Amino acid sequence: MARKPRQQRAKATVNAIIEASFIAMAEHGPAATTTRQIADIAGVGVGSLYEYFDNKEQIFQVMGERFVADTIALIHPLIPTLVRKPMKDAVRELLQHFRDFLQEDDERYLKCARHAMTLGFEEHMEPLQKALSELVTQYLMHHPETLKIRNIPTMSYIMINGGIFAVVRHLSDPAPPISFDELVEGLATMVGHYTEQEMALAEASASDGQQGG
Amino acid sequence: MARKPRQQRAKATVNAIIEASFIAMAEHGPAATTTRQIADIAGVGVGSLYEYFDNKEQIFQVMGERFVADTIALIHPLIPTLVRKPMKDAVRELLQHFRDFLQEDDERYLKCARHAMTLGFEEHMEPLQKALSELVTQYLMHHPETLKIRNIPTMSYIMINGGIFAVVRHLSDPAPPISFDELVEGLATMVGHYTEQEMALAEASASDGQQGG
DNA sequence: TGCTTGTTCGGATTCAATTCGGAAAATCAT
DNA sequence: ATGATTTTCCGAATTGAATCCGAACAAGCA
Repeated sequence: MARKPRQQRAKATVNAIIEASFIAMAEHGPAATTTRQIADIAGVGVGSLYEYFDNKEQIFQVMGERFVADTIALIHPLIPTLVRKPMKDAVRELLQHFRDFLQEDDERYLKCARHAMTLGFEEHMEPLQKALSELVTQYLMHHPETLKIRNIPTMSYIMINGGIFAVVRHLSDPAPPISFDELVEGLATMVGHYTEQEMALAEASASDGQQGG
Repeated sequence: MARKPRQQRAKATVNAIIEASFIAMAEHGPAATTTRQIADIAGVGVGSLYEYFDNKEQIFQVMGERFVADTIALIHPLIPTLVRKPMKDAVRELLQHFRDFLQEDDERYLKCARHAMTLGFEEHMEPLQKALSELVTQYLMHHPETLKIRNIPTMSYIMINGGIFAVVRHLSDPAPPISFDELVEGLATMVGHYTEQEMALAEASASDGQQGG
């Protein structure tokens, strides 16, 4: 940001600009959104945009950051509940909360997420990834038996990234070949099967180890 | 395209423009790539760009199409070999070919893929998805026992999308928490475990069915 | 109230995308 | 080969969006 808003009035302006950007983005898409449009919707002069943002790009950046921050704010309070549930249920519940979240405020975030990739959303994803990693860590701690699973970092990486993108891609797809519920169920099953299989293998190799050693 | 190139000379121009676009893109990124740069690198006048492309956006589109087409050209001939291998080996081999492909031509496509999302490449992904679906279908036909797996469409969707994005994201990540080989191994294990678990369940429910019916 | 600092604004400026009309090259018809 | 015709190429001119800037307006404060 070029300058920090000191007065209340200025903070309201900044907020109006971001809100307006979400609206313009949802309506016209990222390429066709102009500074004029944003200023008009926000009810401010074009010049005001540049008081608090270096350029249009940065407005999009801040939108992305806000989206990720709100997503994290959604996930964080769910952690204590989720870690006590069976894994499949936890995955299901997390994703259903996420969908509800996207549909708040007249689907504001859903429309945003449709363009997320064009906006360079991935660049802000690190904090989200961290939040989900924490969820995984805490989950594992509450289910000591799952600690036998091998390659936990790799699998977290795949599930988190693969999961996020499968969901975002599905949301972006105007004619998805499967329903959202099927996707959720599929992801839950996938995670579930993986862990079960790993536990079974751990079991087997444990008894191998006893016999062999 | 605004006009079709008839003469050989014109085809060379179109090609030079696309090549130049890849180079400029790799160097400056999508936002900072200008028509002037592309024209200069291609060794043509700016006006020439608009003889064969409606606008800059369309140049990027064609780049995306070419990238996807080349990826499919990579995959297609591998299918007959892959379908005869164990699933884990097939996944591993496919991904390793893909990495090699990205690193051809001075990592031209790798640099391109880094910006793939910003460029809106997902919009061209349907043919790639189709090619991978075909690979899955053929694989299943060569391994009749795998047909017992439930929700094949859903699982294909998740694995294809999740897999592609996990790989592209990993390649885009300047400091990935896991190595590419670990990622490949993880994806292969994931697919392997899922199928094994499903086969085991199919087995179990088959004997249930015999006992129960 | 008068002074200082923060805020808003929209016309002026800058810069990249796109257009256009004519020149050069290739192709064709005779 | 020569001139007509089509295709290709170009870069100065145009257009329009992004950005800058300095004057006008509001808030905070003594």
